[in-house]
Amino acid sequence: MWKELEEAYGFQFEKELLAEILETGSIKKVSAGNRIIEIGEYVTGMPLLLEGAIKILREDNDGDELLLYFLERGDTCAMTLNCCLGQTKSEIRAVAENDTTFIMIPIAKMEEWTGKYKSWRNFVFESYHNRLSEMLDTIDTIAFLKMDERLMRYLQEKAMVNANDFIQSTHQQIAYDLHTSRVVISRLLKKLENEGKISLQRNQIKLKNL
DNA sequence: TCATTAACACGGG
DNA sequence: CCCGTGTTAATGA
Repeated sequence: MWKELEEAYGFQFEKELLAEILETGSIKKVSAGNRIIEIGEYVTGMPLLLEGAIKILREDNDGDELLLYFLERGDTCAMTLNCCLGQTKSEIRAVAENDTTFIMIPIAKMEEWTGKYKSWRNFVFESYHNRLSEMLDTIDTIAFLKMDERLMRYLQEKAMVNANDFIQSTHQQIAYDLHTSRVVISRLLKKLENEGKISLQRNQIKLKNL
């Protein structure tokens, strides 16, 4: 596991910190589609993503979802950083986008390392910064782009985090992530197919020239 | 004009 | 048969 940790975080953390992470953290594996944290649950630790991708979702009053952003290797969840500031319940839902591996760090250690390691402080600040940027991107997309452009962005992101141009997903699942109806997704996907940008099969979309 | 909702037919597993 | 898909008609913002 040392090798994976070093590959993902070695360029920014010193050896002693990596060793401490390995010593105090617990390795977790979550397979595709499973929940990692639910809205309202207490956050007990901070995940450092080693392998795979996680999608972060928000939920409205009716229980409808909206995709906020994806986390990839080397990322952490900004929500858990809030724990250090007294807020302990999760405001978001995290679902494994594909098979993921991460290390859970106890909250107490986070605080200790903030004083002990400069690289850790930088990492925490940078994570906040990155997540905020991604969130602003998402807000821009929702506020200023039409659904067809949102869909294209979604497909591109999804292909990127999975490192695969074949997207394994139903129209309904996409509709949930983008908070719209399946009719719209089906229609827009058909349009993209006619434009030669994708090709459609059951449960699968192949990206061509997006 | 475009999204949503309901409804229906088609077809593959 | 069940589920995912493609389409249409009615309604509303």
